[in-house]
Amino acid sequence: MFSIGQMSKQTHVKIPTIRYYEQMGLIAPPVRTEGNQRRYSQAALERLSFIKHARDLGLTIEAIRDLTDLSAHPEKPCADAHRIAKEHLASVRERIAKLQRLEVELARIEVGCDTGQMESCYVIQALADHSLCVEEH
Amino acid sequence: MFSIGQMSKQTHVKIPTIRYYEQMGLIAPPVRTEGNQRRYSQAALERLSFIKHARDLGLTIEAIRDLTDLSAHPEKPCADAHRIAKEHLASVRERIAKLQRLEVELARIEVGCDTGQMESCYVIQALADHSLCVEEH
DNA sequence: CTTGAACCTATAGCTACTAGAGGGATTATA
DNA sequence: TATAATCCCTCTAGTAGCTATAGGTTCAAG
Repeated sequence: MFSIGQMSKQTHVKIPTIRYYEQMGLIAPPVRTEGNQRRYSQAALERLSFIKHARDLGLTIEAIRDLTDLSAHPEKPCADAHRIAKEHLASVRERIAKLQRLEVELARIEVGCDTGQMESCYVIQALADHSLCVEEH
Repeated sequence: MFSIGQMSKQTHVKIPTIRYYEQMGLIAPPVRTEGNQRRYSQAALERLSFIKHARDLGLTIEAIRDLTDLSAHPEKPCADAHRIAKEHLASVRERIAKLQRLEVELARIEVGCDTGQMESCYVIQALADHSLCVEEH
């Protein structure tokens, strides 16, 4: 059995975050000692690792809940898990594309200014005037 | 003079958001009609456009506050504005790099699964087992 | 003058945590 | 066995940047 601190060290999930996940129903309430402290099983540790990993990959709590619900039914087809991963991949790609457009814009703004006075600063002008933008955002 | 609704339409900033910006001290409290409704000047409209544009580019409220404070002093050198833009560009590039690492991982996970049963679903396995990852995240 | 759209304030909710207060439990050492 | 150090408990509130709702007031067109 692991204390919450041991769980935290092994998974790199902070203690208040573990309690938060319990509150959110992502992990089951563990057994308690006589003194009311949480004690976790190996299975709980693995589940928390799963959650940590999925969060690192940017999945929402909601998506993770769906995935863990799915994995509780090994006999079901995994099309849903497939779909969740696919949707997430699409959203990641969208974010990348959006950020890359911003990068172009910011690089242009930043380079355009050669450290004169505020009065003529291109950074300020470019931010004030959307029409100076090369692309839409 | 513009009503808050007209401001909203022209800048595509939602009405509650405009009020929120006022609360946060990003825009000055405008004059009011006898009936207590907000009336904005042309200058206020331009300032809101600036804010909208900067937000679209992903700058934080804090950074925008810094920039607008700077632009209120046209005689100062614009090095600070330059620095804010530069820092933001660096953080955008970092986010892009991070998302691209995730993209690789997710694409691999998603392709690895060919819609069998949950029991052997690679999506679930990959999320459960960090050691299956190609790179760190 | 009436009516309907637009406006007002205040409060609560969203995501995914994080921090702090004030106190109790566990464990290692003397 | 006593004590100190560390760990853990609950509860509340705060973070960013809004968005939504409720319940009421004002404005502008016809």
